[in-house]
Amino acid sequence: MTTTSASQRRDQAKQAYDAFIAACPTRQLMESLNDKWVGLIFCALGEGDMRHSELGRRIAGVSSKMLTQTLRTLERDGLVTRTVTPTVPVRVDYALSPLGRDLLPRMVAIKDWAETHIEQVDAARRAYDRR
Amino acid sequence: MTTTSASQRRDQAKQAYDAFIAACPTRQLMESLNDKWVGLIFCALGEGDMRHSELGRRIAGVSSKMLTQTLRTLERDGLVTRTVTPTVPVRVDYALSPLGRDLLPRMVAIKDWAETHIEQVDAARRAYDRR
DNA sequence: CTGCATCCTGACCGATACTG
DNA sequence: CAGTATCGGTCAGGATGCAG
Repeated sequence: MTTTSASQRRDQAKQAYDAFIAACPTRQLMESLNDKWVGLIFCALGEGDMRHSELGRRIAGVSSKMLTQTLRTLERDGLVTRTVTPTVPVRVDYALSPLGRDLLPRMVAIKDWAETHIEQVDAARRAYDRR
Repeated sequence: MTTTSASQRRDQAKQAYDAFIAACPTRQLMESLNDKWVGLIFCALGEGDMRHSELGRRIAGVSSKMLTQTLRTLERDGLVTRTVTPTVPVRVDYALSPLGRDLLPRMVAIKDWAETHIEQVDAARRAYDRR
């Protein structure tokens, strides 16, 4: 693998990547699901429907922008429903769709695992850093 | 909320975030687990131990750099083991640790869900875009 | 209250080259 | 083959202001 193969390898990788995508469209969806805020939003909405501002307070650290952006994506993917109540100050409620509720336990499983094993991971990190 | 509150709000958010972290150290770990390549690496290693280059070929699209970087993090977190065999061309094998194997099924659950429901999600996306 | 548009910084990540 | 270091472009995402 010398200099010339640089572009070649890129092309190959690109083709392979595309082919992989074609055979396994999961990739794109997995990346969506792995988004920075998706897990947290799922966990929050799993506890019950919430308004935009409630989610913002619940998650603490997310900007309004990212909240809206992420919720939009989830809505587009059919995982979250968005209900607008045209009162005086507009009220917007978010909830998990049936599809989202189907996925929820698997997201929670990750979160639960993290909560259960954080200490082991921390210990491993300390051991690693100590070397 | 004028100019001064800008930094104030940032500090508040930071404190709130840290407080949240303190009460729930899960956040940091969840973000690690949600990393772009972690899911794919887990799925790959779930099929068996692999060398650096094998992983690179298997995942197709990941750069050598990101592979190393992500594997380092996983090793530090105690989820992956790294075995070096000092032969002439050095041989390095990666494998899931017991901790990693414990987590594996939950990662696979996400992947499986994605594979199973990609069509519904695609349908939802088309419906959304058509509006 | 909710959401959109804009600006801007910093982190991520790919490409490249070099060590062992 | 495996890994590190560096440079540079891209883009996520925070801050701010405004609209409905």
